[in-house]
Amino acid sequence: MDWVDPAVCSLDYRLRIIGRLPFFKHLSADVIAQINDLFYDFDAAAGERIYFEGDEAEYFYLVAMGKVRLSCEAGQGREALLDILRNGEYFGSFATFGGRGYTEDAVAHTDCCILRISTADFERILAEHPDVTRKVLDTVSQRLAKSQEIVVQLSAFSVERRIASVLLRLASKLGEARGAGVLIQLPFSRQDLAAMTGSTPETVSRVMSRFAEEGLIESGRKWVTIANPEKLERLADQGAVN
Amino acid sequence: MDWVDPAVCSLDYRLRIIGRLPFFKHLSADVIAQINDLFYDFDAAAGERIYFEGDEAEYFYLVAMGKVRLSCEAGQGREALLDILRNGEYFGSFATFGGRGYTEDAVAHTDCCILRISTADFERILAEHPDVTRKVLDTVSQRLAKSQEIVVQLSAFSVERRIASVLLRLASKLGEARGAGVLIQLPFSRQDLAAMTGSTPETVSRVMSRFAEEGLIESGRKWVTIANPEKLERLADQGAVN
DNA sequence: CGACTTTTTGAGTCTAGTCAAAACATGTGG
DNA sequence: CCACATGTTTTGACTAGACTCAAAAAGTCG
Repeated sequence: MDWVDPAVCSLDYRLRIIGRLPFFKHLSADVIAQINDLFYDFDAAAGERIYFEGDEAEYFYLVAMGKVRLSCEAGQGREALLDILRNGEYFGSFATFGGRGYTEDAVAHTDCCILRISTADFERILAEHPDVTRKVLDTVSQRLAKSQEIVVQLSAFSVERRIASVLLRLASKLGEARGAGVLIQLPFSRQDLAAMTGSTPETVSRVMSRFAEEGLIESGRKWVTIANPEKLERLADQGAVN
Repeated sequence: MDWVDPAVCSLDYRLRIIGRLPFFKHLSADVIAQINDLFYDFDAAAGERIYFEGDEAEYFYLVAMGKVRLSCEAGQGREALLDILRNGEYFGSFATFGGRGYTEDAVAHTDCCILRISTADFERILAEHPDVTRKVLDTVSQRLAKSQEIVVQLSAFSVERRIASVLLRLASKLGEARGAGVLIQLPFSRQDLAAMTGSTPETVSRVMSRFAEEGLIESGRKWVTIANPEKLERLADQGAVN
């Protein structure tokens, strides 16, 4: 595949990506190099499936380049979009650790370059480096905390508040400062935002138009800028701009 | 406090509860005994607060006797009920591992006897026993998987399906076989069920009356029997009994 | 410039929430 | 043991927020 710059998955780049993982970054360069040897890289075109929910969890993955969607089929044509991972983030089911198959679908959201390590090799690393296990535990715990936060929002917030929260979450994760505001520039359709908030594209569009009228955001086809983060934050936290 | 049978937190009972934890049960009796020395027990009357969301996470807890509610304040008088733990279950923030404070409120749901270990001591155990760390990772991963499942349900299921799912979840966790069905016998108000499903007591009542009419369940003040688990399961999975 | 996709807008409907009252339990003290 | 006070559950009527379906508008790309 020639759409990925070959430099992207160069040894150097791989070492950098792997060495920056929160649970590896304390390791020495040569240990990182050993670990690197256990990773294989492959490309995935936008829309390509990496694995399905329920498949036996054979690999642990690492996004080297591009964006990966984690989602769940929810029946009746509905999909819940759990997260969109970028560059340097990892996936492939920590659920492995719980013993069962993958707990979500993973799909390349853009053209991607992905690193992968077998569950067995990863287990071996954990067994040899207790400190790594300890740090993996931290990151999984953090994900659990985030997931619970989303549970709370979905069970008690209005669509408006949920959309405000998602925009803020995306901004803090993927945003670039732009004057007073924050720009989120990504292939995010209204459809995607709907699947992240448990809503519909039409409702997302309406709510975002309202936000735009109130000067909270500006938005276009595949981008959003949060013009007034403070106000939006108040809306997300209290359900009113007051 | 005299409402708890003193035998309950006897040394013997403590050792049994601690020794049955998924991440300790492989340890030898004398290691368990050492660990036991690090736990302190205390009683909590129904309704008593164990900790608040955001408090600095100083302890890891273990339910010896009784039931503990984990919930989050969601603003505007709403509460999200994350889980009700029983006998042998643990809480007190794995979020510790992520570094921050408790991520939810913990309240005694019935009169309880609770064991507690300081975060520092628990960390010491993890440092000394890598195999324990590994197993804790498993259990946290499993919780993450469950939490994600709930996210999916909240974002894409109707109230009816959510209530069906919660009843089944409670049944598999707390139910006792009763003829063809399963009896859930607990101080669960409609209010609680509403807080677990992101709904309201009135709606829960209406939906459950409908379930009862259709012969799926029978229910009374503080109990529910699932008369027809298969049908209820179909409803939860596909959104229709058909 | 067209063909296509995504977004917006509009109208109508329905699910689930709100508010209020009645029915039902449960526990207490006379 | 009954009457009453309290709390929970059910029912009813009404409302509103969000969904559905449909069409128009606005970008995007070859």
